[in-house]
Amino acid sequence: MSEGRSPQGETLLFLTDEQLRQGAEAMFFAYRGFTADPDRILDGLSYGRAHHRALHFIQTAPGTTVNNLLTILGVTKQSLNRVLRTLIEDGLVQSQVGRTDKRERHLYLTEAGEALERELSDAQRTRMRAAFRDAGPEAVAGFRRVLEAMMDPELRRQYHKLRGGRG
Amino acid sequence: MSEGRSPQGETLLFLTDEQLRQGAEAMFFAYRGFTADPDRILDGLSYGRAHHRALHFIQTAPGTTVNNLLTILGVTKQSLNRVLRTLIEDGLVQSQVGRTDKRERHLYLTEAGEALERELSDAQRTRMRAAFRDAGPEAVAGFRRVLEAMMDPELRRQYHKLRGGRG
DNA sequence: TTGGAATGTCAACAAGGCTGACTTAAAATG
DNA sequence: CATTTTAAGTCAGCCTTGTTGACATTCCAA
Repeated sequence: MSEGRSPQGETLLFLTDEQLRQGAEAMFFAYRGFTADPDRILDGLSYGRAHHRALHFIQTAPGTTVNNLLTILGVTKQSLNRVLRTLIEDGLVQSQVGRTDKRERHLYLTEAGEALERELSDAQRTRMRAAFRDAGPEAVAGFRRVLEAMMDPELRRQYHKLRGGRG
Repeated sequence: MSEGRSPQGETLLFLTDEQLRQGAEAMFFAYRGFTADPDRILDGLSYGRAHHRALHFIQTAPGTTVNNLLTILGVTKQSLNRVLRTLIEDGLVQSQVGRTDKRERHLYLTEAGEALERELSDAQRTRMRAAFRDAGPEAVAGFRRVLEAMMDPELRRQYHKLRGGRG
């Protein structure tokens, strides 16, 4: 992993401050790459990264309520509402009053919404697919293990909930 | 990796759209965790994440020029200048005219700057250390391999340049 | 029937990106 | 030496996306 040698030997080498600093920088640079492709598409439209996130999670969990989405995205309802309003106005998202609880709004993508979400996700996935292929299956497993361990417990719960039954 | 089975078998399973979507969500949630702890500290002060990034990379590459830092951070000089000005005014960063090229300004952390940088980095590293320990050395290696593959080539170059000679 | 939850909306504000225009100083180049 | 280019800084204005606070509406549930 490195030519350096800690007193504890190989086992703990990856926990030195320098290694952790390197990990932090890798996160920073990789996240830039992670968002670069969809951002480029959104630049042309009148949307931003916040719109992408909303579309993504509505696609992942169709019928989710506004409150649910707030928790997942970690923003205030005012922030989300601004984004959601334009998406609904533009016919990309459909808001449906709940049958059992009429206070709730269930969110769905329209066909146009699905089309844009697919375009954005495809751009993002193309890069991830290449990265996963380059790194190999075992690296990908490690990648996910570390990312999961880095999440806040509450967010980790959300993450697993999203993937329930599918992952 | 999953109970699902693709026609190609185990080898390509991690490249299905669903797996890639899961990877994207892991990135999103993990990045939230990654920034949460320093953000909490910065909330109290009159600084933001942009200040943290500047402090971090000046600490990583002391004496770096403004232009260098611009490239690494990927922002405009106007954006960076706003952040840098307050850090210099507050005595956290020192700007030194270059000896060979007097147009350049070389940036260094003062003692106070190093102290704040350490506080922020420590908070961030605590979480990463725990995550790395939980996931294990092989997972960490995979984590880094995938992140690196996800970077833009230009940023990957920057990333390696930062780590040059230090592992 | 009343309290509280879910949603939506208005207004104001801040951080941190951006562009464009311009200055200064110094280096590089013809 | 004159000119052009480069590095840095600054001013003004704009956008996105986050924040609070206040308030209205609707409706479930005790």
